[in-house]
Amino acid sequence: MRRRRDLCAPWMFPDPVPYASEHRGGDKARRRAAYFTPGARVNCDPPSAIRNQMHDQRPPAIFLMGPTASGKTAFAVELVQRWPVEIVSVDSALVYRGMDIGTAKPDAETLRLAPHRLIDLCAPTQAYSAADFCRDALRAMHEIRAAGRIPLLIGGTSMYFRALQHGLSDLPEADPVVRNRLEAEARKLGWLAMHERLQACDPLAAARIHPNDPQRIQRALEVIELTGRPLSEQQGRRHSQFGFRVLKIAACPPDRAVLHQRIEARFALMLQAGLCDEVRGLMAQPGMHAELPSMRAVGYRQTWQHLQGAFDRRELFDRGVFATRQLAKRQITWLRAELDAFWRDPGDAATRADALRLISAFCAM
RNA sequence: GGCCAGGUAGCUCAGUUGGUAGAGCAGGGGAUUGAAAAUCCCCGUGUCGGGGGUUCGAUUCCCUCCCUGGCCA
Repeated sequence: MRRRRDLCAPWMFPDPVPYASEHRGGDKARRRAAYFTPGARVNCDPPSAIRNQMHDQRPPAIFLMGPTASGKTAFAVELVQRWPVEIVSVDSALVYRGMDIGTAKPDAETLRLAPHRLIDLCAPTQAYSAADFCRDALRAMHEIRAAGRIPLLIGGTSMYFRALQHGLSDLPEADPVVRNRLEAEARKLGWLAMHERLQACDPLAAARIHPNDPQRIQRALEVIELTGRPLSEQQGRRHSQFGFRVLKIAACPPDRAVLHQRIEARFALMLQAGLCDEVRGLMAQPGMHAELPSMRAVGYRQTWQHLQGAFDRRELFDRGVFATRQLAKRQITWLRAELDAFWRDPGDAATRADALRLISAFCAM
């Protein structure tokens, strides 16, 4: 099949990152090799991927997905100023009040220019979940839609994006009583024994969950206990109420070293801006402890350990940077699985401009 | 200048009673269904500081040179 790239010159630009749609159908290794390969052939004009949605009657929504420090926020501010879009944060750490410096939460001025929904939702002593997010995000999206605007979902928590778009299975929510009991049992018997127990009542789940993965073993046993049925049997069907057509932009610099550099510079700034003071303040709040989901967040966990004397400030810097890099790597792994995403680098003028063209074509339909 | 201790993976170090070496961290890849910034899985060839000697064979023993740290002058 002959490309139509000649017919759509405005869409052509020297992009080292191929469009996601063109490595559809290829084997995974080839697809992977295609990413970030300078000079990779572009065999598909990007707007066709958008034009294919022509008959999709659902209202539009934009996903701006990307690893930490990829330049999403600055880009989003630009988008808000150009189009009738409204931002919904997709970030499991920004939901916590009082966690500002270490989460790189947009500052007051940025929020004034570009208000974000779904930040500062709960106290750091509370837990927030993917299911909570789905509920809140869907409501926010419909409100935005009702106001005649287009929801712009921006963040790095890919599980939230996926849960939102594809839904979650109908499973019970976390039960602290059951979890505490399983935790206590595991302390006595060891997680290996817990995995064996799972093997006995749900072999399929046990096969998928590694014996060293306490979090998932615990969840599986919890669900089985709460429902009386195997987890594997209930996980098959996801139900989604997501009624939007989506443009996915994967915001990421093509060169990992660039991201690493930004991560390092930004963590240094966080320390300078008083990350330690922020964490000290959080530690002093009633009900806070190191095992809370909020305090396991990148940067906070390490700072907590540092403040307890586990290591000096120099090592805090190293560990913080390492943890952030590792987070970015995992975020990129999620992103690569989004085969219908358009990879663009907000830090690069040409690809940024092209992302704007994609969005404008998508919104115009 | 003399004495001592070191120089082994990007970093910190282990080790080989002589048969060319392995941990942690870092890094890379992957998984991911109510904790997800979480929780896991997989991936380790490097002139064993340079040169020479002994030896069938040296990263290991010997000599020498270079470098680093400490002590003495």
